[in-house]
Amino acid sequence: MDRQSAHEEFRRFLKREENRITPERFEVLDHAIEYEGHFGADELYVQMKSSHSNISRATVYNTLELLAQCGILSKRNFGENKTRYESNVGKISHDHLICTNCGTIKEFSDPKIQKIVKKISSEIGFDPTGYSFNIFGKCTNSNCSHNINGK
Amino acid sequence: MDRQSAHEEFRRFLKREENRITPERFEVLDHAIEYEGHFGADELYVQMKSSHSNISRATVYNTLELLAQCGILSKRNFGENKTRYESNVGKISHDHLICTNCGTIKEFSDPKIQKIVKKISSEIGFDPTGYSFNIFGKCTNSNCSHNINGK
DNA sequence: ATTATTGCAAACGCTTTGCACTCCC
DNA sequence: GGGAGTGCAAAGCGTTTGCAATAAT
Repeated sequence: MDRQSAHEEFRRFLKREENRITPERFEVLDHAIEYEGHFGADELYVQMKSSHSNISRATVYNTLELLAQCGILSKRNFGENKTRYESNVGKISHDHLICTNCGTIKEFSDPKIQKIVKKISSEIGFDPTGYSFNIFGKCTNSNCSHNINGK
Repeated sequence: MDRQSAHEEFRRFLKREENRITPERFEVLDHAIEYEGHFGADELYVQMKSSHSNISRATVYNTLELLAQCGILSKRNFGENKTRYESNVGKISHDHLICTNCGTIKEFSDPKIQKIVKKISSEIGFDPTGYSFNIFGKCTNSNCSHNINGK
């Protein structure tokens, strides 16, 4: 999926959910899918501001939520009490390993996880819309020697 | 594991890590393992204050962190940008299903998850210290009709 | 005695809210 | 034209921090 089809998909989503089609929303979409790696809402806001956008915080926060509902972004939480987003455009679904020493985040995917989600949900009587799976630990490579905060 | 052995374990942990043994820390431990279900640090602080404790916020936050490191509590995050804790005393390890409609949290466990954690970690070169696995969705029972916020 | 730990209050970072203005439908 | 969406600033909430006082080692 490229930028073009992401626009089309978002437009369809907005129509279907009876949200209005505004230029600001597509501006956020463009910056979000161009962002390398994971980002927080405020980071994206600051980045957009620094590239001379007139966007407001409220609009960025609101639109990222819509983009996650629409499936164009994934909403993540790596245990830092802040929401992170990640573009799904051109990527396969995956989960994360987080190094609690140096903050490095690595991706992995395992088809068994989806199977577990389905099996458990049907056993319990639950209609799953998503899941999050993070592994925390320390990376064993030699570059990882210091704490996230440099302490 | 009961209250008694939790105390002993925490004491050993504090000694080993060269932290001091203080009455405040055991006061937090007692309230934490008596709490039914998941709780936020501030909730526990308020509850302790209302039962006439002299504890401070800083001590509660600090001690919960130690208890989680020690393994007596689990640290959770259900995507609300706040840390939740849960006592492990007398419980087996488990993960959670979260209903995004009514906020109900259900527990499950599946031994395959631990296997995946180990397999992926060794493949990538990572020493895992923990993981989090949450499934989000809607519960299909009839009691679940309203949004978390009552909207 | 030394120094980690405590209680307090204020600051912090991310997110949400209230408001008047705007512009999509 | 009506009302959802916007920009702005301020408030909200959970959490962390700085500091002087206290108490564990």
